[in-house]
Amino acid sequence: MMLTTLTEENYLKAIYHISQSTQSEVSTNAIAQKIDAKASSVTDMLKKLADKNLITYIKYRGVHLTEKGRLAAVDIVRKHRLWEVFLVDKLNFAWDEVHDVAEQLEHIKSQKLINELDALLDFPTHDPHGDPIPDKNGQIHRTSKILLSQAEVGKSYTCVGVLDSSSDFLKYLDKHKIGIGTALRLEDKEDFDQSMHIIINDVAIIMSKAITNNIYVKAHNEN
Amino acid sequence: MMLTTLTEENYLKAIYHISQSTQSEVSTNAIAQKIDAKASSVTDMLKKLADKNLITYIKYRGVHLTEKGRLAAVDIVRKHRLWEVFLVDKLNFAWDEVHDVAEQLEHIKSQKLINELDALLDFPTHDPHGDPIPDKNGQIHRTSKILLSQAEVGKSYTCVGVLDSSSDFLKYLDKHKIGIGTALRLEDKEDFDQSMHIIINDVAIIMSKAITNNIYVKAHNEN
DNA sequence: TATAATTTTTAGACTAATCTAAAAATATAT
DNA sequence: ATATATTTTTAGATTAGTCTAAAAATTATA
Repeated sequence: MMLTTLTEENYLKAIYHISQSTQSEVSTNAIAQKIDAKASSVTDMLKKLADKNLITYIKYRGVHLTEKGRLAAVDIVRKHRLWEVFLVDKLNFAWDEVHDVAEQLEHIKSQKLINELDALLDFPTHDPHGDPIPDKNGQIHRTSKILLSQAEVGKSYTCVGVLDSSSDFLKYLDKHKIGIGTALRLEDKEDFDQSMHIIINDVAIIMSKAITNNIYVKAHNEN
Repeated sequence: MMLTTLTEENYLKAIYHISQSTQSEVSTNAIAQKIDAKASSVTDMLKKLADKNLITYIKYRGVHLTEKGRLAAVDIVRKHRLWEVFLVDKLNFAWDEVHDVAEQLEHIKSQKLINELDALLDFPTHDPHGDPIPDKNGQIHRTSKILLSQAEVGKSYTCVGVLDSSSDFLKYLDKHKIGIGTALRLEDKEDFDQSMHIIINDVAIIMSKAITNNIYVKAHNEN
């Protein structure tokens, strides 16, 4: 059992998140951008993580997480998302306020703390933005979801997550009373700019492509 | 507004706790012992804290907290004790398990987090060991309490706190079903070794001076 | 495929926090 | 009051994490 520093944990998490979107090897520059550090600092840290067998690293070729590294990263993600649920459900935080605090809380080291928190929150499966919470074994239960921009006219959907979780975007959603679990129906779509006519809570609104590209939905079962 | 590092916060807290028991100036060695560091490291940090106007420091003469430093220290204590209440009340921690985790949680920076936590816990005034929780303004409401060893034969008391909060001692108390709020009556005291005959929940037990010196009690009102 | 542009790594330096060993100041004891 | 013991500070070194500037490797371009 080798303990990781707070900084190492942040690098692992960054590598994990980048590898989720890119599939292939993670580049030094991509990490530098995510961590907000210089590429040279990243190189130094990559050597350290490789020494600890948390990543495989070949010079100039990028890195990827080992199973050990993946488990460590997913554990941080699990803690981050559980704390986000706690902040929203128990401490009245809005979903655009939770990130920075969860970023601190995710590094608290106590297995009992996380187990008990999980129970207090009634074993949530998703965080306030709809992202799945990894289980104790690092398994992630992914639900089939599509971007609203890919939805079909005439069908009904439920909002299950957001792609962009910037404060501005979340405030837009709040303003229009859209949240995780909100039901909606796609009435029409403009060919010209792909804006969508959508019914939410019996109210019709028009969403630009910029919006629909950032909302994940799940189709209602046909029957 | 100048932000303090985690290490600086730990020094401030140590100085605060030591000054609580000694009244006078706090020595370099006393801090070194509390922090578990060498005296030379402490000297370095004292200069830094003095530069930030958190302590007054005269070479070879020890230090004491400025008002600014005291407020910073008390704020950490407040957070530590609120988190302890959270762990015991909401996450089923035993009172001898909370210290290390609270030691980590006390450094989380978010005013809203602490305000909301305070509310979630219903504005507690004391932590699980009976120590008072400073209020938002750094005020501490101290209750009049004495050590059980100083109690008078024939009188009744309520347990309001512990001096030693080591795991071994807290486990002793748990075993004998003694906690904050437990009522007891001092039946007799041996002159030879100052051991006490005490009635707790209608059960008679004998406590050595080593025990009674570590339990704080409050006398029941005479009437 | 040779050259240019970009990415990545190395080399050397900085800061925060720590240490050891030695020097200086203070406190204690004869 | 002087010598001894203790405490505290200084000086210099170490580690983790970061930086800038320069060198090396890779990728893109003509």
